Amino acid sequence: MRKEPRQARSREMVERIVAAGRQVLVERGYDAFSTNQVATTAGISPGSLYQYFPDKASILEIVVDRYWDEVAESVAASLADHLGEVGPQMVRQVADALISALEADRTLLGVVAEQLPLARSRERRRALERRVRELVGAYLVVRPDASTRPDPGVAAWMIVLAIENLAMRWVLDRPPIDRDVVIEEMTALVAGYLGGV
Amino acid sequence: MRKEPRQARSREMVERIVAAGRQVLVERGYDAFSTNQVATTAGISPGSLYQYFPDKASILEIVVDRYWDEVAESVAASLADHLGEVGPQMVRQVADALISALEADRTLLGVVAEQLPLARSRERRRALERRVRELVGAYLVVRPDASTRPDPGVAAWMIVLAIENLAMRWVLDRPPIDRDVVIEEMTALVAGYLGGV
DNA sequence: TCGTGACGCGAGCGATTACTCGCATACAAT
DNA sequence: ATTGTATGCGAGTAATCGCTCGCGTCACGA
Repeated sequence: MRKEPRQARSREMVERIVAAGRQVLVERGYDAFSTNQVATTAGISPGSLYQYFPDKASILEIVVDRYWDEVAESVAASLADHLGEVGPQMVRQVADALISALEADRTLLGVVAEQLPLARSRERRRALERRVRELVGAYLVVRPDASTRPDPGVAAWMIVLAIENLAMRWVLDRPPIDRDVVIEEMTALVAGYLGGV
Repeated sequence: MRKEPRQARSREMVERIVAAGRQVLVERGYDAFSTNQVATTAGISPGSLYQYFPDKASILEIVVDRYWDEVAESVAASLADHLGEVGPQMVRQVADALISALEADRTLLGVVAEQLPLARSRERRRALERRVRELVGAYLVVRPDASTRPDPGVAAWMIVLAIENLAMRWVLDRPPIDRDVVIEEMTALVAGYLGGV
């Protein structure tokens, strides 16, 4: 941030810019994400962008951060809500919540996951992964009977990265697999892994 | 390809260009992947690039295609080599091969996986995924006793995408997990999933 | 040996684009 | 009302970069 918006209209403009940034990404992709395009979409002048944002990347960053935060919040909430339930049922609920969160703005997910060249986006995504991983790890530590795996931290790492990719790819690629089926398979994957054979 | 190189020196130049492209990606990242930089690195003139390549993207494409082909070839070979072995042992071998293939040029993997904005790269990666997925799916069809999952195609999709992400992230992020351990956990993940509980 | 086309060069063109700057306007405090 | 400041404008700048084009050089076939 270059300057703090003091008056109401300027605070509103900052919001308009972020909303326009998101809109450009969704409707025209990252290639069209130029400062002039964002400004035009926001209905303001290019120069005005730089009143409150130091550069183009910082606008993008806010859009991406907010998006991943939405997803992380949704998953963390679902995890917290179903901590009491027995293993498989909990996995089902959380997987469902993750897929729903990713489906909420599938186009933006595609752009964020496949078009952005920024390392910044990866950083934020890893932050959310770490957050979820720690929740899962803590759960496994508290309930050792839920897992036969030797290291809870490793188990959490495995589960989170496996499920994350499966959910993202199912939402993005739309393979011919029913939503219920993929959730059931994810549940079986985690249950089988933790339960051993 | 714009023109077919006929003389020996021109065929050599094409190779020099591709090698330089790869080198630039590895040593300076995608941001530095400009036509002039590639030409300079290859020790040739910018204009000469366009004798045989229609545009910058086509150079990048060849570098990326070759890289993924190396990885796919390695995994497919390992799969073929260990088709006879019993479940867990086969998973171990293939996971090891995949990780080795990704470790072979970790820097390039990072650039290809995290910096390239081109959809083309994703296409190629999906082609390799499909190839491996079909091999796994065929194996599961031939040996129904190896799996308790209802749909072999779905099971193959799950396994390939889960393992792929775990291997890539382990190589790229270098989490504090031993190589042997992560392979063992991958084996347990697949075995548990296919074996049911 | 000679002629012809393949080859290679590199300055520079054209287009894009992130970002600036001087000025006009709206607002708030006194 | 007046003044100082925050806000907003948009034409313009500077730099980058993909790509071209005209020209010189080299290799090969006859």
